[in-house]
Amino acid sequence: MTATSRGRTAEDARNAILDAAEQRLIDSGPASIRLQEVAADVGVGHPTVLHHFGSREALVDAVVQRALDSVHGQVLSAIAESSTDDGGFATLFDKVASWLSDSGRGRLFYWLALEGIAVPDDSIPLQQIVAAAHDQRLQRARERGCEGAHPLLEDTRFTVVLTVLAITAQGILGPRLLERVGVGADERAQKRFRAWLGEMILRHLDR
Amino acid sequence: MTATSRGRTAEDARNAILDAAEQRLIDSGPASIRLQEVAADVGVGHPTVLHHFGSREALVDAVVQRALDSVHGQVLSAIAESSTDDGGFATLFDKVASWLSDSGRGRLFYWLALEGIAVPDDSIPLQQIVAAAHDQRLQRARERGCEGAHPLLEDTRFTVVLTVLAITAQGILGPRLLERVGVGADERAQKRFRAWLGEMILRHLDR
DNA sequence: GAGGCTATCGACATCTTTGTCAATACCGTG
DNA sequence: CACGGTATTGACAAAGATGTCGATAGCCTC
Repeated sequence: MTATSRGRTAEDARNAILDAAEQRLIDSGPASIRLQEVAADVGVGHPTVLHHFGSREALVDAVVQRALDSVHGQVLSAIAESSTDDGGFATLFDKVASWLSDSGRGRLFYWLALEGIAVPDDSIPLQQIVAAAHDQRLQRARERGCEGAHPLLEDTRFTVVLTVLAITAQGILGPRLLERVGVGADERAQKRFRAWLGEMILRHLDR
Repeated sequence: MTATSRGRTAEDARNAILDAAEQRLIDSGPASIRLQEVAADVGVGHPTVLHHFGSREALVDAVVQRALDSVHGQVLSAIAESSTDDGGFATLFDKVASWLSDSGRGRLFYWLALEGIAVPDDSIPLQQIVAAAHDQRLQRARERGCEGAHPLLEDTRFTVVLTVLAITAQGILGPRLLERVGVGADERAQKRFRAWLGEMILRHLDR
C-alpha cells in the first residue's frame, strides 16, 4: 500500500488502532473500547478510527477476530513444536498456560463469554487436543499391558475441559486465590501452581 | 418502617432495586447497571433509585456487597450442614458448585476481577476450607499408618485453589467447552462433569 | 504541474446516562 | 383536620459517546 498524509500507511494505521483497542479489550473489556480513547492512544482523532473501521461495532469485531486468530495460531504452533520436542504434554501445557496468562489473552475468553459475544467454534482446536491426548493414553495403556481399565474417551474430554478451565481461570482469579489461601501472590507462586497443576493433570492421564 | 406513597416501604423499594440491579450485574456486568433500566425493571422512575442510593456508584457498591454477603453466607451454611452430614466433602462440593452455577453468582467473581473491583478478603472463607481439608487429610494419613508421604500443606492449598477455579469457571466457559469437546451442552453434561471433577479432587486428597 | 485518491481532523448533531430540583401524593401523628 | 416527613416523578442540566460532513493536505499517476 502507498503511504499518504501523516506518513502512515492505511494498513499501519489499522494495525496501530487494533493494537490499542486490543489492549483496552484485554484490560477492561469490550465495553471499554471507546473511540475517543482508542484514537487518543494512537494519537489520531476519533473520526480517523471510524474512517478505517466504519463503526465502533465493526472495530470491536475486528479486534476480537484478530485476537482469537492469534490464540488459535499460537496454540497450533505450540502443539506443532511440542510434537517434535521430547517434553510432550508437560512442555505444551506450560507453554500454552504461561502464554495465555502473560499475554492476558486468557482474559479474552471470559470477557467474551460474560458479555455474550459469540466465539467461532475453532478458536481453540479442542477436538484436536482431545484426539491427541486420547491416542497417547491408549498407546500408554497398551504398553502397560492389560492391567487396569482402558481410559474412557469422556474422561479424556473432561480432563481437557478441566485443563482449559484451570489455565484460563488462573490468569484471572489465580493471584487473588493464591494469596488468600496463603501461598502468596507473586510470580513464583503462580509458576509453582502451574507446575503442580500440570503434574496433576499428567498423573491423571497416565493413571 | 412505615409505608408511604405508592404503598411501598423504603426497605421494600431498596430490595426490589437491589434485586433488579443484581440480575443485571450477574447477566451483563457492573457496567450494565444503568439507572434508567434498573428503574424500569422495578417500575419506578430513575430519580427514585437515586433517592434511595444517592448515586449510581453507591448502588453498585451496595449490590456487590449484598451479593458477596450472600455467597459468604451460603458457603458457610453449606460447610455447617456438610459437617453434620455424613457425605462430607462430596456433598459439600456438589452443593456449593451447583449453587454457584445455578444462581449465577460464580460469574460475579469474574466480573469483579475483570473490572478490577476490589473484593473483601473473606468473601469466601478459603482459609477455613483449607484448614478443614488439611486436617481431614492428615487424619486419614494417620489412619492408613505411615505408608506414603504426608500430604503437604501447599498441596492442599493448591487443591483448594484448583477446586474454586474449576467450580467458578465451569459456570462461565463450561457449557461452551463441554459442547466443543464433544460432550454436549445440556444440563446432564454439566452435572456429569461436576461429578467427575468432585471425584477427581477427592481421589487426589485421599491419595 | 494538474488531478484524483485517501488519510486525517475540526465542528457539529444526536443519543445515552447520570445527576439535580421543584412539585406532588400519601402516610402517620398531633 | 392540619402538618411534617418521605417516596415518587417530570423536566431539565451536564457530560460523554457515536457518528456525519466538509475541508485539508499529502502521495501517486498522468
